[in-house]
Amino acid sequence: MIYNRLTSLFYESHDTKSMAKALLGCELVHDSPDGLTSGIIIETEAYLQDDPACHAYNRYTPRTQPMYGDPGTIYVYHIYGMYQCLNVVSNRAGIGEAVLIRALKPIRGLELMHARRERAHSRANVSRKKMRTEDLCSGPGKLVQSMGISKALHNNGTFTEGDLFIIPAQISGFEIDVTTRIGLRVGTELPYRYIIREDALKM
DNA sequence: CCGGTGATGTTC
DNA sequence: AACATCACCGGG
Repeated sequence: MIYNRLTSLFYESHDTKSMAKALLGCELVHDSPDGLTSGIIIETEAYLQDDPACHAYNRYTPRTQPMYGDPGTIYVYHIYGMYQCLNVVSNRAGIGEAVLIRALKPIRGLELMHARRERAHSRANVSRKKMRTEDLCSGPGKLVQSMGISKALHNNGTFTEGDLFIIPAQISGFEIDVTTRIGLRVGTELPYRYIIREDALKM
């Protein structure tokens, strides 16, 4: 299998909002020692330097440092004690902006995704329930678990090299819904959330 | 709806 | 050395 991963040209040639849109339909791939998993990116959010909801808003700290790196840098952060979220760093080095990957349509390695999610559940002492394939990556914390992504492994790495990368759009011709972002207390009025309209996914 | 959970940043 | 704050998830 040959992968034509997106190169630094892609990450350099979009501003943050256009990158959030351009990533829709692309396929996120993790070629891990346990096996390969992938999914089509169906929901993203943009976080800009002048945006109060952005981790890098008026801050340059150890956590946010990767956001100031080159476009295509991987930013993974811890949230709510038990989850992690995956971001694609955007804009040029020195500007702290990124795109949050919020949901995928699972494509490859479905069994491995199920296994990883079950392992996460038993660790969290959550009762075993039948897990539907379409729910494996239906949130930013869940997709990180299913894909085997972690802060320890990936934070401050890059999508342009290594085992975690993105390949160009696998679907096209879809409509994009734009809404305000989810789960925020500030910046709630900004229309920086992008979702592939659902009918495009029934293939 | 609502609580678990712990890293991170901010303030003292 | 506290304290407050979360770009979430699952159960009810």
